[in-house]
Amino acid sequence: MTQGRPMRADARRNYERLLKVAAEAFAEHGENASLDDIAKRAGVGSGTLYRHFPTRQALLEAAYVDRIEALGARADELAEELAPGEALAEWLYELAVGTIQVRGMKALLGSAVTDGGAAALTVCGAVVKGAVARLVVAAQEAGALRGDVEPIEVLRLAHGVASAAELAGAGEKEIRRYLSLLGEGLRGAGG
Amino acid sequence: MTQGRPMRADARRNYERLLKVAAEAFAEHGENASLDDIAKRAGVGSGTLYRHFPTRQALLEAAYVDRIEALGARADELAEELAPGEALAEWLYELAVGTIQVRGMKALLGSAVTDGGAAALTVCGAVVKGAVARLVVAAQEAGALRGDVEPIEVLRLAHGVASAAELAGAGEKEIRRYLSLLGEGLRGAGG
DNA sequence: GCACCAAACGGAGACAGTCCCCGCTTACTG
DNA sequence: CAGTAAGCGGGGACTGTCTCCGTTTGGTGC
Repeated sequence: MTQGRPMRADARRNYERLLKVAAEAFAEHGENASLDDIAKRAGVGSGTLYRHFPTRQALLEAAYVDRIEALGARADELAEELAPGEALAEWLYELAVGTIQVRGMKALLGSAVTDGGAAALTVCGAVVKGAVARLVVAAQEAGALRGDVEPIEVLRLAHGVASAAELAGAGEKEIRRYLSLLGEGLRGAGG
Repeated sequence: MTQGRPMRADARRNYERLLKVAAEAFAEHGENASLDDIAKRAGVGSGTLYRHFPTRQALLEAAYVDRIEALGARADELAEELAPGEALAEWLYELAVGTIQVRGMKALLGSAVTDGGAAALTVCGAVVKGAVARLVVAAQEAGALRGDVEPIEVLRLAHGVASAAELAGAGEKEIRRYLSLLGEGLRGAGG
């Protein structure tokens, strides 16, 4: 379902270069890095960029697919190493770190957890949703997570909390703190 | 400290018009509404717009100041009517509703709760921070809120959660639900 | 090797947005 | 009613997006 004919050699070369340059550019300038500039830096015309990646979102996704898939794999790793509740917490932490520190991933993950729409069908969306679903269900079965929340809700809240941590200065300390506040809740005594 | 000489009549007229048109435009097209278009719709040149409001942020702030101040007043109202915990919860709810439903206010409030920087000095930032501080302290004294959180943290988390609710579709139901999840925490049993 | 052709390229150019600059207009003052 | 500085406005430089189409090139059959 993917290839009719394999890509022409020059096309593949340009595709790879664009991906590499794009990852750098997004990391450096955030999700709004100039696309024409990316094309220029990759030594191709802007037409070539837009042919391979019709939208900014498409490029963003392609540039970070492997990172997202690593995150998906990491979920299984953590599920084996830690107790269900811990595994979920740690994974959400690593997700949040990526969201904030890898500039450009925020927009990508944000659109991946949106309600309906085309974005829901992307690879990144599927991988992340799958990973969180596994961890959430396990945590709920272990009684470490309230049973009346959907995986996607956990994902959205974590994304929101990551944004909050970002506003706070985005150190790893802030991320941990804000996630733990979400876990324990603001209500009640505590300090 | 505000006026050396009062504004010239035509300047004031243009200022008012711009504010009115800007509020409409931001509501209609979100925070990225075209500034030149706002100028055009207000019947002034773009130079005039930029002289009165040097940055998009400045215009955004000016356009929504009264709404923000209403929110500040609402905090005191709620503090009188309800128990401290309830008052805080309800205020955060109304804040979140504004954040999401009034397009353009999200960016404004977001920058208002950022760490340091110039944005911290704005009127909107001061009003909102003041309001939440009063409610948070009262709630903590009443034992309805854990004592080890700063007002600004509550504000940031609420903003993050509002973003999460927005991703979910932004109905009032979602906002209430996500805020209550934040209040009670995700840990433990529950459904 | 070579000729063919679809696939792929690339960059000019149309369009939209931001923001500054500076010659012109106009509200206030005496 | 004249003088003047505050204020106006829109032209234009610049940056970014995205498309269109003439040109080039890699792969294939001979």
